[in-house]
Amino acid sequence: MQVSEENQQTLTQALDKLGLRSTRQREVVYSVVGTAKDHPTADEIFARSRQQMPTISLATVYNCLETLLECELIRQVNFERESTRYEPNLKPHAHFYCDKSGQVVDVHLPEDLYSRLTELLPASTSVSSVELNFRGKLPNSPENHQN
Amino acid sequence: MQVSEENQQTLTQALDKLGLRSTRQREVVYSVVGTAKDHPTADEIFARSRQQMPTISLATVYNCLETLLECELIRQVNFERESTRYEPNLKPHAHFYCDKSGQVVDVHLPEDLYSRLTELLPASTSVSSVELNFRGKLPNSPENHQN
DNA sequence: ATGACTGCAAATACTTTGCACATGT
DNA sequence: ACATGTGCAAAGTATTTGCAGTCAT
Repeated sequence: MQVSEENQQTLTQALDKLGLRSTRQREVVYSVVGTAKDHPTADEIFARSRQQMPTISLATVYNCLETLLECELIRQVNFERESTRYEPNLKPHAHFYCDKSGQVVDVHLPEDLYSRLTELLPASTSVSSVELNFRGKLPNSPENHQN
Repeated sequence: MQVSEENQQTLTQALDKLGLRSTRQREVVYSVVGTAKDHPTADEIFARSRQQMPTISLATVYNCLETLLECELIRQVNFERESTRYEPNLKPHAHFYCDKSGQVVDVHLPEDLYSRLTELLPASTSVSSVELNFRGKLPNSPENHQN
């Protein structure tokens, strides 16, 4: 996997905005998370990053993920106390965790439903994030599928 | 705080169903969580339990909480990677975490909205849990209020 | 007596941090 | 040269576990 010209630029611009440098490590981590559709954990991102850069360390992966979060290029997803997962999809949406296969999938959340959710709170409440997570079993999901 | 006659019986019955014993420790932990309205963490439950039973250990509190979860007398609430919180409210509802005061409050979730949420998933999906968490600032919330 | 429960201390899992070295401008 | 970033190893936090001793029936 290689960083596309386009993503490369997105990264550089976002880092620039915060006065941060584009480094090879950040490029690698961003290329991994930016193209991942399976909500990988830090460990999984570490493993995939090492394929592109065998010398990268787990601590650096965590550092880079932190930086990418600050740049708002990626997001975290948490399911109970399991390892934090990372994804490039920034639009408000829900998640489904399949107990059978262990996979996490995005669930589309229509805008009107999203706003109905925030209306559950007193009007004067400022909401900074909404997290909607489902858990259960997907039909026909393989046992322990990996993307 | 003392275990009410009524809750005592609820506990004994629920434990009985799983062939488990009612112990003083379980009674204490259940009396703490069962009457708490502030979604305490294991540490907070430990502190409150020690007021009734100074010799109780944190490990036992965790053991008891695990048992109470199995009996379906209490539930867990997780906010990102923060300490797990426990609550006696078993009805489907949402949670709001106030960044200013640190308090967690229940948010009523109307039944029709709850079912609209589960309809986001393919009909054949079996859903075992729905978690809806808000984060933000409550109006007029004190700094670091404790219930 | 037997099986279940407690509570200590150690282990675990995930994540963060301090710091010496490396790197880019 | 200077500020920033990397990566190792160590620390930290929340939770779980092994096990010897204790308790209830």
